[in-house]
Amino acid sequence: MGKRVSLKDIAGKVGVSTALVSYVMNGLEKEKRVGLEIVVKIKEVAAELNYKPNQIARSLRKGSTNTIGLIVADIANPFFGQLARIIEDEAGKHNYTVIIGSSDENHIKSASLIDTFLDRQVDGFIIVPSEGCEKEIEALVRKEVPVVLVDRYLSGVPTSYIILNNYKATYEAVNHLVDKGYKRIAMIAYKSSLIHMQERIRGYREALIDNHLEATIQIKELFYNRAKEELEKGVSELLEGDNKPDALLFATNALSISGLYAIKNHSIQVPKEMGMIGFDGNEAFDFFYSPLTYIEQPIEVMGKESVRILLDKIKGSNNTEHIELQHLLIQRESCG
Amino acid sequence: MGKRVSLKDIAGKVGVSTALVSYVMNGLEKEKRVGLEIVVKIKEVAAELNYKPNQIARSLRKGSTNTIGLIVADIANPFFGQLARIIEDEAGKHNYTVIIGSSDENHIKSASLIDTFLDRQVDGFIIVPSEGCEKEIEALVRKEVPVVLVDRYLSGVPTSYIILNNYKATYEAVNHLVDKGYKRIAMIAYKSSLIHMQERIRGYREALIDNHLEATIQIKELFYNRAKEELEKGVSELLEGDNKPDALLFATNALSISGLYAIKNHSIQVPKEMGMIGFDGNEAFDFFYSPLTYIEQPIEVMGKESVRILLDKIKGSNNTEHIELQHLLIQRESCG
DNA sequence: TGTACAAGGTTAAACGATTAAGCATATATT
DNA sequence: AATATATGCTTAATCGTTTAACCTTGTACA
Repeated sequence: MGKRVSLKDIAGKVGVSTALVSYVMNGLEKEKRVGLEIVVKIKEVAAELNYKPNQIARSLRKGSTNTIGLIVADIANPFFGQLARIIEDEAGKHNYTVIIGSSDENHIKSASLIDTFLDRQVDGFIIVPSEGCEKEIEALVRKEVPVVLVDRYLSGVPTSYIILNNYKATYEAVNHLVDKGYKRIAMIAYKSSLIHMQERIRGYREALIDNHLEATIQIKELFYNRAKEELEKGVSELLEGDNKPDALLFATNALSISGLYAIKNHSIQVPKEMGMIGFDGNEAFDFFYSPLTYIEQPIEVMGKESVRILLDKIKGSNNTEHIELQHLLIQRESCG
Repeated sequence: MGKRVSLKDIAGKVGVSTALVSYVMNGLEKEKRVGLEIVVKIKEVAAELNYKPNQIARSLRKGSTNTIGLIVADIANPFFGQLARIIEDEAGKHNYTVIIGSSDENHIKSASLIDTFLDRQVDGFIIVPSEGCEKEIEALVRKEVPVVLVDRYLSGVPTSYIILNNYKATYEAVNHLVDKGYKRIAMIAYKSSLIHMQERIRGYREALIDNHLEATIQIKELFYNRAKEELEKGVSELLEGDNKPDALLFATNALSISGLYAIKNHSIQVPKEMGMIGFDGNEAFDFFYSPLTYIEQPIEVMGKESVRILLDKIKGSNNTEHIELQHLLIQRESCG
């Protein structure tokens, strides 16, 4: 890797100090009263040598890297892939670079990523927090590192966040199922104390209660790392149990997809025998023989706003913003 | 953002020079003959102050950042999302961080990302090259920046790369369709001079020729940025044309998915009326009413090997490796 | 004539870590 | 006793950029 052109090279060639070159390169020629001739000459030589500032050196000196750390559950998951893409584009517009890490919903991995990114002096974080990572996030807040949580937040940890109106989303989904005549609606969720999950579950519960169907509440809470297998088992249990449900509500995109596989394997008729509502859009939803009704998240807004809030913070804002976005229920054929 | 603990802080507290602290922190206490007592004391204080080395400073000094730049077509595309995830994990094992950018198959964006990443002094690149970015990649090679191309390569540009056996993959896919009795097989591809696309097309062509079906060759080459619309149109044209095909071969994952939508919209019977073979796996393939036969790429190997080759290069290897991975034809119901 | 101040530049410290070179002192070797 | 070697630590340069502080010369103004 050949040596790159530095300020010194230009300064040497023009015959001035590096300070002058730096001023010109940063557009401070007026403010710092650099002679017109010299300005021209410096620009010429810089172009000729194809000078590019070393951001590492600049970062060290300025104490900021123009980099933001993004931690998602899994970048291979299309939901987070899309989110990452939006964040990447939005950050790029403001001259920020994004480094991405996948936590696998594991707070140990999250902590390790946070450390790695801190060592690299990121200017701030956008984090999809894992269960149990309160301490790590609190530590960031204490150090006054700018942080925005997305998709979920941690109660008791004073950060900005941007989430879906999870409660309302599942509440209305259940209402929709009830309207369509379903009477024994079960929910498939993750076993998690994270608030987005708790709120989605609460929305489900309270909707059933408000419809006087509390007796039919049935929730399968699965472990993230073995969700696929547990889901197979859970669905089988539901179908063979005494309270066989006539509709399923899924709490996340990944669960919805796994659910589709399970339903397919059991050759169950949707929507006749079983109504279904999924979470987030997915091509699989469209090609399922009974296209899935689902809860749509405004992922673009979520990504863009998270960047905006973070950059505000990085620029010194002390506002703590709590944004709750509205979902959309995309109605199709999977529930009558 | 509060100030972090530096070597100087530890040195001050222990009462030694920063050099000693640096030695101890880097495990050079033996080699550099640091006194046992001091070693213990330094480690104590470092732990107490929770010292973390500033990677930016270290990078500046060492001339390497332990960062690799990954440029894919679109991180929101699950194929690239998965690839990125594998690369992230693999790089992490070797203590490297990944910064990711999406080029949208646009060489201007690619160039801009390369510049940004170079300014940040990445130690090397893993790139999914866009059409027309020969000059940029050549420039990297000339500067002796370690580069590995994945998914495609650029002929005439001497880099390491790792790709699929694209020719063989489509050749065998066509053979499979012919075996199944299809006689008018059309291909849906991107209009691109990139070799992976050319090879996929060549495999299709030559397989038809070898089966004495050259008269039936029909290829729709679509523009990347308007692929979805063009695909709708292209499929309609094919279906209404004089040489209505009885099978479709798709050249990429995204095209396959769009193709499924088109076929769905036209209510065509697969595999009776139309055989289909897609590229890469996708959940949508599974839920299409006639589960799609597809060409599978060993994406895990592709990701891991690309990291290995890159790290070898970063460590000074001068080998230029050209790896061609074997595909797998996953046979299901979409072609009889 | 002396004082201000503007114009146009340089110097050098700083960011934090690394590392070659040097300087004592103690011990071993002849 | 003189020299060599080992031990244990410090000094200071370096990476490339930024930026406060300073220096010099020329011009304006009283």
